[in-house]
Amino acid sequence: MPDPDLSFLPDLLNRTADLLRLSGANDFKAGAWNKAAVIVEQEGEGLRSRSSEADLKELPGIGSSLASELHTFLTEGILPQLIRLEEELPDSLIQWLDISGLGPKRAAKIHQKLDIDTLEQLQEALKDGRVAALPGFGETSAKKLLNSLAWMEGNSERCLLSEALDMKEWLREELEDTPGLQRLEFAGSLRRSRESIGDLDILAVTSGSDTDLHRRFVRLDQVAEVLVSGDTKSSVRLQSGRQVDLRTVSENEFPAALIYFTGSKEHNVFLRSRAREKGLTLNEYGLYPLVEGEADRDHPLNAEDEAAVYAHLDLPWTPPELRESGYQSWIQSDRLPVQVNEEDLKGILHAHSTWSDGTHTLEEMARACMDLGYQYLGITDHSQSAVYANGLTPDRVEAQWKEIETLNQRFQDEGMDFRIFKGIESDIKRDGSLDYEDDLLTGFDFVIASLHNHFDLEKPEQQERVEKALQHPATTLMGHPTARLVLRRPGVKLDMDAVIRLAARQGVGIELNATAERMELDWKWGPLAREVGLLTAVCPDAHRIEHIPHAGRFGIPMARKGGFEPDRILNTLSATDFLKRVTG
DNA sequence: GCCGTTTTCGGCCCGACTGTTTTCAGTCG
Repeated sequence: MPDPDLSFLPDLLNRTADLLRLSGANDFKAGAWNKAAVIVEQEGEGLRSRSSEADLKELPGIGSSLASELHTFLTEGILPQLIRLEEELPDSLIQWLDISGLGPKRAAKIHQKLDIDTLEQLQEALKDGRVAALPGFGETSAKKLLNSLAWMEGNSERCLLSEALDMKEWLREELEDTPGLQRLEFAGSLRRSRESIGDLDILAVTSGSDTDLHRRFVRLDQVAEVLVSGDTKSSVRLQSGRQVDLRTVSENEFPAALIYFTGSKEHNVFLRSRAREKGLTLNEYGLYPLVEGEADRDHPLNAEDEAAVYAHLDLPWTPPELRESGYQSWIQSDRLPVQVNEEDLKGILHAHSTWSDGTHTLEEMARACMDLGYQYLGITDHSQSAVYANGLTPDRVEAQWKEIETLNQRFQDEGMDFRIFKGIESDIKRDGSLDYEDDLLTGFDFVIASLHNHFDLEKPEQQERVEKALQHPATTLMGHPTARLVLRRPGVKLDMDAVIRLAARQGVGIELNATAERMELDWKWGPLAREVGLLTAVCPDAHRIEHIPHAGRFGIPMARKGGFEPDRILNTLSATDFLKRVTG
């Protein structure tokens, strides 16, 4: 195997770390493997150029053992350590680590003492008292674990960003009039605008005792179970299955706490090590000088907001969306992207009308865009192959163009500075061709090429298909590139690295599809996209007027997360400039 | 497993909460 697929390597390294923990290894040893996963992810395809163990060892965090493992992976496609562990430990045991409240130490203990390794056996042993009888366990522990198991079976572990945002609004309404409440912020992956959210994290400051807020929180209507109930920290599971954590801190602790609870974990590790380099130590309560290796708690550094904390570390304030692994080089080199805002969007691209599978007429869609202050609507109904979606035959394309011209004339007569552009969401056919003859395709102002079928093609065939579509002269944008559905369906097999490079060379954009289930191009490709200058457009993929605001609500955070500056986003252009850009 | 103008051994980011314990280990974020 000369060229093993690097996209699986981080997962394999993390899996090795899990298995190491289960086998009782020192947690720092396992942690080194997790760190290696992050490093490998950042290196991307560049890892291949490190052809010797010595080259690999140059990476900070990679020592001789990991260099040897990685070298074996690059040449033979295997991680010897992982193979050893897999022989030693049963596969099913790893699932135990997903059980909330059961970590690697106690999982290993149960496994060894009771000689069981499946979820079913564990459930059995929890019910019949064998686990409770183990030293270090008890009735309460067994009951809690049983609850966690039951919850796991009944609920998805994560939800879409859209659901989390709804929950956030509800929780804010329920809590914001608590007497004495001064500040209430949502942190965690929600603040970082991840496409899926596990737990919700709330951080609050109150003027007096924190007790009232915590009491009120654990007694909310929708609370199904109280997991933790203390004076500064409480944690509940809602009926929806979602876990919500509430922490209270004092006013001057708030900035460091907000950073801490916003994460990501990797970003926090990065900040802490940065603090160490400066002779400081950072925790969730503040930034302190290190005196003889100990935090000097009596003399916290003054920091009135997050920016001040970053400034003490000689770093620019980092937008929450960028606090993920993979962005450290931007943060350190002071190359943080200009943050795009909702107001930067001048037009709406990628929307459907009753001409295909949309709910509202073309005029209704256009007027809704107008009401929201946009200058143009690039309508993109489905193409003819999408029969299920009432795709447009060539005749109907021409008929739609006539309606567009009529409407544009009407808007002009009404004195409205607004126009509709003739677009199409063309299926990419199995052989990579677009869905109309070239003559017709050239009549559109712009074309979005999207995958809507043949999701299970093998990688080489899918790759060829997509590359052919990208190279068609009519293609302006590629739509939802992998056709993934968040939490439901993995994307098609594609070498995205190559797709992004090709698109950038061709001057073709890849859209940021702001449907909460799609949310791609995935933000993880942000660094590469920026390096090669990939263009994009923030698109609502609207099928009714209520979807149009998704461009701002989900699309803008996604664009920020991918580090797309306004000048790489096509629909920040004015109507005139957009038309010039896509037709010229 | 990694790393080192304090260190080649002994740290590694750190604190709240819980349950099972009589002083602390495990889990979580």
